[in-house]
Amino acid sequence: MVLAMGRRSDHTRAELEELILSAGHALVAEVGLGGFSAREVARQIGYSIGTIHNVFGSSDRLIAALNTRSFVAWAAFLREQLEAVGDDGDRLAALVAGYFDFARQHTHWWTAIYDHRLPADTSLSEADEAGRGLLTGIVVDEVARALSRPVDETVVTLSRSLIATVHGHCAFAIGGAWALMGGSDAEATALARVRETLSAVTLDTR
Amino acid sequence: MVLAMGRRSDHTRAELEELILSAGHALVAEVGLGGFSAREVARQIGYSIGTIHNVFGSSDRLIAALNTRSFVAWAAFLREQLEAVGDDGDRLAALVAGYFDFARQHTHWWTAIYDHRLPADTSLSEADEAGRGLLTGIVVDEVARALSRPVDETVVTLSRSLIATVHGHCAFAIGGAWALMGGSDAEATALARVRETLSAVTLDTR
DNA sequence: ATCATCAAATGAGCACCGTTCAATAGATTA
DNA sequence: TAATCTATTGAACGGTGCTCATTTGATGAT
Repeated sequence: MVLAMGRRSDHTRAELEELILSAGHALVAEVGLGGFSAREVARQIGYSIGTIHNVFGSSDRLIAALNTRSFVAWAAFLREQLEAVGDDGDRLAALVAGYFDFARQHTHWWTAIYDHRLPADTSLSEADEAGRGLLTGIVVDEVARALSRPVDETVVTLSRSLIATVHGHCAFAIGGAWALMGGSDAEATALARVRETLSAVTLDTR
Repeated sequence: MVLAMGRRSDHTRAELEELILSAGHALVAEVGLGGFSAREVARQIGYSIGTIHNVFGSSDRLIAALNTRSFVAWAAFLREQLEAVGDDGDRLAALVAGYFDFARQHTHWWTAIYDHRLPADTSLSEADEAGRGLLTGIVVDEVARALSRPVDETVVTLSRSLIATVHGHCAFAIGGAWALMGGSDAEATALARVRETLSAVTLDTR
């Protein structure tokens, strides 16, 4: 039997990782997490299933890496939106719009992030954690700016909660629960909640 | 070949449905949506795979029915919590605690609700929609009560947003994102947001 | 230049999954 | 009792993720 091919070195390890991530990210965008298959990724890049496992360890870890890639793209998208409105624009509205727009434009990427659960015995790699922190950082900076305050514990605590609030509205909007409950504009409602909270804090600490 | 057994009528159709739902719900509780298998449900109730498909049409529709069952249990749980605090207790706190407690005590049921996506060509049955509406109804009533107002469009709109807010905080808490961002008590934060919003509305319409 | 060593890549094999559908046998009706 | 009906079956099919003995290209030593 002539079965194994041994090391080919068509690509370096780093190139191979990028190849897999790139093809995998495109596949998630196309078919969503439900239709995702590590085998299909292997097929598309012309490597075998075994190679995917060699490089990423498991399908779950590959998906985690793909979701981190989505987070990074999302953070970049938010930065662009903020850049576009400029220093005097409505930066909070841009931030909320950026959250929703990313979810609407890249629904499969977005739902994959929140639908995927790592097995209990697995945890995020440091690279994954770092990538996912970018988004939080952007929001923290904007909240500090909106409150004319330095980035302190209060601002971080508040940002966390505001992200959760916007996320809840966005998750319901994308998942259909918002419409099921008879709602129309989830984004506007989310923005109203954000303004409300920030103005409550402003009153509080004045 | 001696293969098929034909109709046995050990159970009526309704009994069979209940048998499948009951075993399926227990299986989801045990292994989560990721480990769920319609074949395993069939095995546990002593019927064949084919029967599950005869009764529910597809694995996705079975899961939708199981999630509806979770919603109904959740609504009952909330009612108990409200009953327990009584008319003069902190009913809003009970509601938020009930939301979080259900998710914490029945994590697999809770995550299954939000992780599952019906295929694009399938939609919820009317029974499913009704079951899921129970929870909204409970919150609407409590919000009206908190504001000393009748149940009108304003109250419904507000309730929708408050559910989304609490959901966002709970989703992050259960999913680990809250801790990843350095947060500690998501429930307390969610309750603070709810109080804030309700007091803003009270000021507004006075 | 040759050889031994090493590790990257393979893919058949395994145990599972959901879905389909012809065959069957128990219940019902004639 | 016989004919009909239909609930139930489970093999078959095409997929999945994961494992690991095997192979072979590249590397380092002689």
